[in-house]
Amino acid sequence: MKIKALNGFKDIVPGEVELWQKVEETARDIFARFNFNEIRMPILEKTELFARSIGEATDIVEKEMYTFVDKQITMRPEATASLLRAYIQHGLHVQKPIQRLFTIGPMFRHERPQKGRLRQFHQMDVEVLGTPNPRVDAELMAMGAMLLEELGITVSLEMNSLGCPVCRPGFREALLDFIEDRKESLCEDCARRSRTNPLRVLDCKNPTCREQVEEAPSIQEHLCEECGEHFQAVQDGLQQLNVQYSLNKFMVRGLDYYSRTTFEFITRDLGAQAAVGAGGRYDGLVEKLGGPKVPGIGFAMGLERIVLLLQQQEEKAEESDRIDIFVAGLGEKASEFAFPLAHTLRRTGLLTAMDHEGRSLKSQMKQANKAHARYVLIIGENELEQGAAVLRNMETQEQQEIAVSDSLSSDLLEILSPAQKS
RNA sequence: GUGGGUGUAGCUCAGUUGGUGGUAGCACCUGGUUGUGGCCCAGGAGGUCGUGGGUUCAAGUCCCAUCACUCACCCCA
Repeated sequence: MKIKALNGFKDIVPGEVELWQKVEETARDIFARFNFNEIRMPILEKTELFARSIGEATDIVEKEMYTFVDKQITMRPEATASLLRAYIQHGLHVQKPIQRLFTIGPMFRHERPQKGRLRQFHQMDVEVLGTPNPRVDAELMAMGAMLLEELGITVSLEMNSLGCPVCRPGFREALLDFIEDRKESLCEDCARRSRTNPLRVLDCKNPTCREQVEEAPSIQEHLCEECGEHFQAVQDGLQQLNVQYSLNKFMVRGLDYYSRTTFEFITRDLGAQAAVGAGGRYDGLVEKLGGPKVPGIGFAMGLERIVLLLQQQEEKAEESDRIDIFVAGLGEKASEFAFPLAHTLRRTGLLTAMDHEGRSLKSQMKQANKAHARYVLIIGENELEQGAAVLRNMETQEQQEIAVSDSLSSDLLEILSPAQKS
């Protein structure tokens, strides 16, 4: 019986992994430009960490987590909680009043897989801890937009404010009143949501619900003075940075910890999975997890979704399997000589390949061609006797005799020096 | 957790009213060139037809079950 990967788990094989590398490299570059530092956390955490941060009543915690029940340990379903745990544990707030951190890695949620949604998926996650400054909100969104733009992905940025513990209860009341009035015309899901998480009614996809909800009270009009000013300042910042965005009063988030600014980078090209990236502010969360009273904001982007978009755009990453030299030994004696020679070449930093199967020269040339080798070093019995080998430039088809002995000739190294790579 | 679609070679797929699994494409190997790549030509290898049952003289094909994949709902990155 064949063993296959688990449902919702995927291998990233050669040919596909290049695109991932490109995305990760671009992300690291952008994050560095914005003065972010990398942090890496373990994948397993105490279950309690996620229950307390994401929220006991959320779908993620209620039914989507991979948990070792007997040990009360869970594979992280998102990065923010782990990152904050590490931040608190290591007293990073003492080392620097404002921390700008990012991490890239796998997350786990036991959902039914579909397009753009897997059980093990990968996120890049960015967090700024220690400042409530609305400029940082704008800066983060600008960074996300810059990253996607640099990758050649077109998205729209939508944002909203969810208010704070001062003003949200008032809005909640107003919304519940509104829902109560239209109870009859809302869908079953919304009836349930109105009890568990009324804000979610706002982003129901059911067309009739949408119509009804058009007239719902807007959180943006229920913000307290401070939240209102903050919201305005974020928008001013976005305009200063020339970031295109639109306000979406219906956008709410599925995690409990968000406050004030929330935003999503949205695409129309991934079917049901519209969000390529999303995040927001969580000013009370660090304290809730037992840390200092510091505000924070962050966002996560889904690597799978970005890669899917790039694949759809056929923006294939450049072939990165070009090698410097293929060492072709003809016959057992020559191969025996070539074996350590290839090793020496690798020591000097050259991308070197050779065949161990004793195949014909023709076959080895084919292999070299497929590997996009710049040069082939042909070592036959004849050459061996004279301490020489033939070096063929695969592009120009020029060949020259080159002296090889136990130590490599300087000629060879000069020709092959990595600096010469075009 | 709920619905729909699809399962044939490593990949993309043909397969007629049930009658021996495909000169199919890509990829792979060998040869055409006794020691020289790409193009071309010839040959080769590669399959429990997702799995288990049933109908039948005979099942890739019809029936039932099951599993997997996939899309959508829910939810989310």
